[in-house]
Amino acid sequence: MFPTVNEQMDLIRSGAVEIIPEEELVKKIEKSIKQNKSLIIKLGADPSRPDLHLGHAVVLNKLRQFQDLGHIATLIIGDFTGTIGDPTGRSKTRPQLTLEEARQNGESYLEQATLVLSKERLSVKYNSEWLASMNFVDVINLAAKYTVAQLLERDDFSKRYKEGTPISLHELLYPLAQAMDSAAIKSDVELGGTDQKFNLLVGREIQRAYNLEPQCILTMPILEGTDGVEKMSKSYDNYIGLSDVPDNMFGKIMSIPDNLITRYLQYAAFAPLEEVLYTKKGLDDGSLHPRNEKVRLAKLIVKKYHSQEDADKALENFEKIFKNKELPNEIDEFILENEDKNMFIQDILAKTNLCPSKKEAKRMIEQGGVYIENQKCADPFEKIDLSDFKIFKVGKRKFLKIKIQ
RNA sequence: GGGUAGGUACCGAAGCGGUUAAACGGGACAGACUGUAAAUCUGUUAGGCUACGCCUUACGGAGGUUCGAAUCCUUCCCUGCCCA
Repeated sequence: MFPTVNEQMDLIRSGAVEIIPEEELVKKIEKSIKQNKSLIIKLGADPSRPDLHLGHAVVLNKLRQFQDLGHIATLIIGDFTGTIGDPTGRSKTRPQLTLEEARQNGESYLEQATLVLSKERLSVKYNSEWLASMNFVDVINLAAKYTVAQLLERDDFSKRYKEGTPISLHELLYPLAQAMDSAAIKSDVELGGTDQKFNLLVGREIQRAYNLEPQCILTMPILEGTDGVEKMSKSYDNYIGLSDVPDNMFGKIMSIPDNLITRYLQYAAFAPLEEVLYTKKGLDDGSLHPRNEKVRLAKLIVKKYHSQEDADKALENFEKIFKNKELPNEIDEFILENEDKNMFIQDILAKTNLCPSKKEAKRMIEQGGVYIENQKCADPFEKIDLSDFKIFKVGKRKFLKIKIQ
């Protein structure tokens, strides 16, 4: 039924940063084979940010591997923790959600996650199920199981503490809430990025405190965003969304720095290790060209989340627009209704949302970033006949056919 | 409860009565270049106005002093640190 221990461990280890403790995981797997019982593999999902990107996919893919090995993936949607939000208001990355919103986001999360995960052997739980019913006594009891010193071991807590940046009390409780999830579902393994290591370890402690067998933890690397420096994250706006349209996904991948190619190949495209090493060697000794490798990478990833056809088309469009400076094959149409036929160009740009404001539109024109029917536009106050569709190009990659009716 | 330091644009951070829509850095955007939406270089980075000038908002909130305030005063809110 299950692959052998060694086969399982080989796959599990690949790409993982740490498995803590590895011997314990081996034992769990042995036991699982002997009893013919799947392990429960936990992954926490944060519903405050419903848009998944390639960074999330690193861990999701590892979870998928566990599924393929016959284990059960349990996705915990943090709907309850999402409602607590961040009362200091300092961080916009954690908006306060209602339970309703958190659930909706959870749905959307799930939809995207199943681009990577199999729908078989997938269990989804909302943590409000057990957290919402805890009363103050329960919380106190939970809190009593952990110390301040232990919590301050966490990097960002101790850093903020030393720097004197605020730490709200509830933030300290977050790791405990997350750990409760592990206790509630009796997880055998919890996955997360390396930045989650602390939280994952707290899960072990809390499970132990509730007389449960502690989970093993497995951490995956944090994927850098398109800037090549910061971790991929929506708040840095350096992310490649799993549901980005093919052209965008392709373009964004082409914009990563060259030195990130092999890393993306391994963690975003999940290419086999031999292929990764081969590419790395080729890039290092110059026998492979970075641009070509990036194109290959981009196609692989677009294919994974869309299709081969989309990948081919995306490449075609990319070459057209950026290499040959031509227009893309398909351009969206926009019909302005009941508008003055003598609008200034800057007004048209603002009206169609090609630019956020008229000022911005004016600037864009003055900087030479606006073309109409391949004709550079020099005057923001020019008037133009739009009784038929005309193709607007704004900046590097915004195209729109506009007509006034 | 007492003391003290702060809250500035997307972020970090200057300015401490007027040429300050606010230095500088990052980010973002545009242009040139290119192997790409890489790198590098240059520029732009509140909104509105048939406009190379005018108007409206903006320096935690609300008032006040002044011809004039992000800069001074009052008060409120928020945060750090120290003492209790």
